Amino acid sequence: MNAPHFSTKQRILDSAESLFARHGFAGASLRQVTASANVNLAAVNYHFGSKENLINEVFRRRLDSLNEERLAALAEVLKQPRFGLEDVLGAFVRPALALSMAEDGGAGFVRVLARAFAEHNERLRKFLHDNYSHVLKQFATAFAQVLPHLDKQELYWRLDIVSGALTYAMADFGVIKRRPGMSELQHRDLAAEHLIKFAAAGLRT
Amino acid sequence: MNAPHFSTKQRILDSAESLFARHGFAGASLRQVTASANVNLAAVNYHFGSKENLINEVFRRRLDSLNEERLAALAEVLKQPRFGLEDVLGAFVRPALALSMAEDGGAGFVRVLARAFAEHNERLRKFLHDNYSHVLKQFATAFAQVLPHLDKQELYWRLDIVSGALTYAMADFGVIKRRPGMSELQHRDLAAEHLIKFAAAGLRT
DNA sequence: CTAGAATTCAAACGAGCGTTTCAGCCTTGT
DNA sequence: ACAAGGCTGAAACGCTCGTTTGAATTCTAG
Repeated sequence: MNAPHFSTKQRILDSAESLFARHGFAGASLRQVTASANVNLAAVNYHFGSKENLINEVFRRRLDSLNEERLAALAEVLKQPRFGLEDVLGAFVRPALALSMAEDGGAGFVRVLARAFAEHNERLRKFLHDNYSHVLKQFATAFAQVLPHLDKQELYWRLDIVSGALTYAMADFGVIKRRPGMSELQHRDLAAEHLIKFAAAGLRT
Repeated sequence: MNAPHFSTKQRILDSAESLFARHGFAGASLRQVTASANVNLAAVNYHFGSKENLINEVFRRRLDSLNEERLAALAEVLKQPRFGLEDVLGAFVRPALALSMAEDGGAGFVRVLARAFAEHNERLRKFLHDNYSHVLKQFATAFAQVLPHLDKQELYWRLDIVSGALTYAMADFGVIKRRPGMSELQHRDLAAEHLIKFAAAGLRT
């Protein structure tokens, strides 16, 4: 199913990502994953140690770069003398939207991400917090600047809800085919505009 | 765990709903469900036939009344000589929000619902379509009236995304405790206002 | 070329899964 | 009081799960 010249680890990660997106973490078995990757069953435990570790690596592989891009975009926004809610939201949404429309398995990963949000999995939330809390923190600070009327408590749960709803929406966007006669970039920008408006309405009062 | 004077069927449904919300459909086993319900393992297959049927019944029990309320609310809206997007959205959101903040397991069920949306489970989507497509259809008609500039295709996938994002947001709302000094009703109305604004931004262009 | 490490492989492990069975228990109606 | 049918109980079915094992193979350095 996968080209044989990619490494075993990479093929396992690709297959796992795709199967987790379709069947969930509990629903996709290591036997399905290794069969789809054309790899021996034991390879997962050899290369990753356990299924739980494999799940974490599926996240790490994409989130490392995604969060770098988000922080870079946020840094650009913060450089401007005047910026608003929509700018901060853009720094959060656009990199993820690009991923969800990428040629490779990016769309599958965003669906995995949406699942993880919906699951409220404790173990997974800890992993995300341990590895990427600095990103959330920087965005929370920026949001607090552009939403000064919200107290910290209120801001935090609104961000939680909005980021979940956004992730869900982006997971769906990946599936939707763009209208004919519209370039990939136009379609993405239009989607970003909608999502940002969508999220802004949820954050402002 | 459950009061013994409730019927076996009801206790199974309650426990299943709660465990499906926490661990997913594949993640929660019938042994966990029956143990939490203080019921024999075989009772599930006796009363429901299979795990799949049990899942369907968990949905049916809540969705029958929820969708009735939604349709009743929509009928009220349609009676008015002039109504807008926010009115239609209100008919969709308010009954679900009431459920997610109900005393009984309603909050758990909305989390189950959010999971089901995120999973894109084919079997489940078929069940929902078979049993409740008339509700979606009536709402789609009403939405088409207040959003005449969107063609049918565009409207349908936007409704899909918005309803998913709304369900996700409502699942989270159920967990959030209201600010002190605010009545249950006030809190719910405020949440409904936010969600409706949120969704309206995603539907309008 | 060859020793040693890294990787792959087939096979098996115990545990947990959904489901089935059937004996026994209640609860009805007569 | 008693038969019948609805329901519960303990046990077992075959199957799939994640993981482990140890031998076979491939890769890599000296």
